[in-house]
Amino acid sequence: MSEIHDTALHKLDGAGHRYTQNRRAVAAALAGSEAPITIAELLVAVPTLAQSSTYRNLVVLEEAGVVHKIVTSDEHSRYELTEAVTGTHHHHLICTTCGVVIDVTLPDDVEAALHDSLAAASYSMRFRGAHHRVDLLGECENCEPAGT
Amino acid sequence: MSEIHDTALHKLDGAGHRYTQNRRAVAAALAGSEAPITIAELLVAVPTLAQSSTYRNLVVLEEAGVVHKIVTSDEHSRYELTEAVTGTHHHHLICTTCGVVIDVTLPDDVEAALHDSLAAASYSMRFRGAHHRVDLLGECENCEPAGT
DNA sequence: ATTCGTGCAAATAGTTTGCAGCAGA
DNA sequence: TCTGCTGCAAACTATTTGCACGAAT
Repeated sequence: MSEIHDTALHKLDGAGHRYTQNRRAVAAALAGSEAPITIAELLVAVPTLAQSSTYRNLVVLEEAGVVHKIVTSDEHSRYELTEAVTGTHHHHLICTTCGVVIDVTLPDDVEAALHDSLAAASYSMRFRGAHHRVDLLGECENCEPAGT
Repeated sequence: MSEIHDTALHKLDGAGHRYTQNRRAVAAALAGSEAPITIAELLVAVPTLAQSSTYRNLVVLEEAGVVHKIVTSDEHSRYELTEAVTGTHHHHLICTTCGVVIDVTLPDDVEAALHDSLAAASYSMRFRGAHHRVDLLGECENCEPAGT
């Protein structure tokens, strides 16, 4: 956990920003959640946060590479710590009914094949700095009818 | 093109909706665009469309499985015809700067490996009816500095 | 001390909705 | 003809912003 704060501090500092109490609280809340959460959830989890400051801080944290914004279908955006901060690479299962997001990890060989193919595709389209995003969309356990 | 209208009509009819002039115009505009477009672009492409009706029609068309809504980062959502209508399977290159979306196709073996792995992952997480979404995020040709 | 961050409240922007009239099967 | 679709304008809601105060270095 302290590693997370160290990394966050370093990244924010490099971007010319301060690592304030609010920003620490946001990072801690994201680290403590096993899935990406919405701003509304964040405000509930850390009631001392002001809404506007949280929006602003998430922008700063995202630009500094500390948090990652996930836009699923509509509703609210969700946030999680970046891979650079957590040291993990994963993808998401997204429930198309309730919007919940669950982290998943793919086998290494699939990741590798995917990475290579996407790199080739992005190169041919002259995209630069491309990274991939893989999501699974479906209906989660809680949203499907009980008797099914 | 008439196949698209036939399929759309069939799907809408099956969902208990009419295939009106406006809905035809939307489908035609999406079919005529080589990349997913925003509602704002759609309204420019078909100036006779009213904004509110277009929003409503896109909801109907999406529920009927005719169009697919793409939520990229923030800004506007984008729309395209579904694979069931166009008969193609593809993914997207998304420019993180200007938001433009470009269609890409992956090699069959990569698709297959990806599909299998994601199916296994979704099964283990008790997700149902899951399908995958693979995006490449980067900066497109037009957005990168000219001299680079 | 000085600059950046904070919080309140007001503003903005994309999307949704109520309602009366028109079009489609 | 009868129900669903349309378009206008008003309503909503997530997010952004102005400004004066408080906190961090």
